[in-house]
Amino acid sequence: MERFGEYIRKLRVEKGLNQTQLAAKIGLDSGGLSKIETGKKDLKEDKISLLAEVFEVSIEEIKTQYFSEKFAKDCFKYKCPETVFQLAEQKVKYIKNINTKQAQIKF
Amino acid sequence: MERFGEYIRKLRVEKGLNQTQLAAKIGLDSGGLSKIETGKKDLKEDKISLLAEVFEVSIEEIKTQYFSEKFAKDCFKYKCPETVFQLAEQKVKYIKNINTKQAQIKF
DNA sequence: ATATACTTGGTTATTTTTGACAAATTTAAA
DNA sequence: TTTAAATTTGTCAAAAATAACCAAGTATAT
Repeated sequence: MERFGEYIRKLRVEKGLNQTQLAAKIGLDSGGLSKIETGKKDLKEDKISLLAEVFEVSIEEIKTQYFSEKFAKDCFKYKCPETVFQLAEQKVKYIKNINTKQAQIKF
Repeated sequence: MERFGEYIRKLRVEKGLNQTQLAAKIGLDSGGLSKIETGKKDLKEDKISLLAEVFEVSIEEIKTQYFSEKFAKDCFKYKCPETVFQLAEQKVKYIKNINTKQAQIKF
């Protein structure tokens, strides 16, 4: 199992970049990137697409890593039952469903 | 499938409270509670235990409803793959595991 | 019509995140 | 070791996101 920061660091090193170089590409300084790689700070969502470009991986892949980390941290922090993820998945389906129906009604 | 706001409203009505009454018990005004019930605003985490008391349900139950809603909303909003929840669940286990090991080392 | 409950919008306050900078630490090389 | 490069860490101000507050609006029921 790999944390988000480790994942980013792995890709960065694979690309032969140091923190200062990658940081510049995504609008951060090296200190900020360091904190992200070591899990001391969270990346802002709007950096996700930049990372996908730089690393040449899909946005979906980055999002999966990014949000799974976010959800897991919250779940751990607030000691919430792990069954929460089952329900969350159902809810997303429900929301999407509702949403497409409403979109249809508009015409 | 039930959204968090609907869940709260259902419990509130079951207890025979109006919004003003429940809002007072958890440190909100009626407008704020209305927004929560209709999904226009999110409840702050620190209200969870108060709700559990008032409604006489377990904190785990409320947390499950609360965080599944939160995660699902984020997932929908950012269009992230639903597989994110699988990974999130694994990560929580991993984090917990790491954490207990580190706790042990301290002595 | 009046009263009660609920919704909504706008404004301010508060809290949380973020980004920038600088100092300190680590790592590697000469 | 000394030097240089890379990374980590702490602090602080700016920015963004949240929440509280209040008033006006709508709906519902008596």
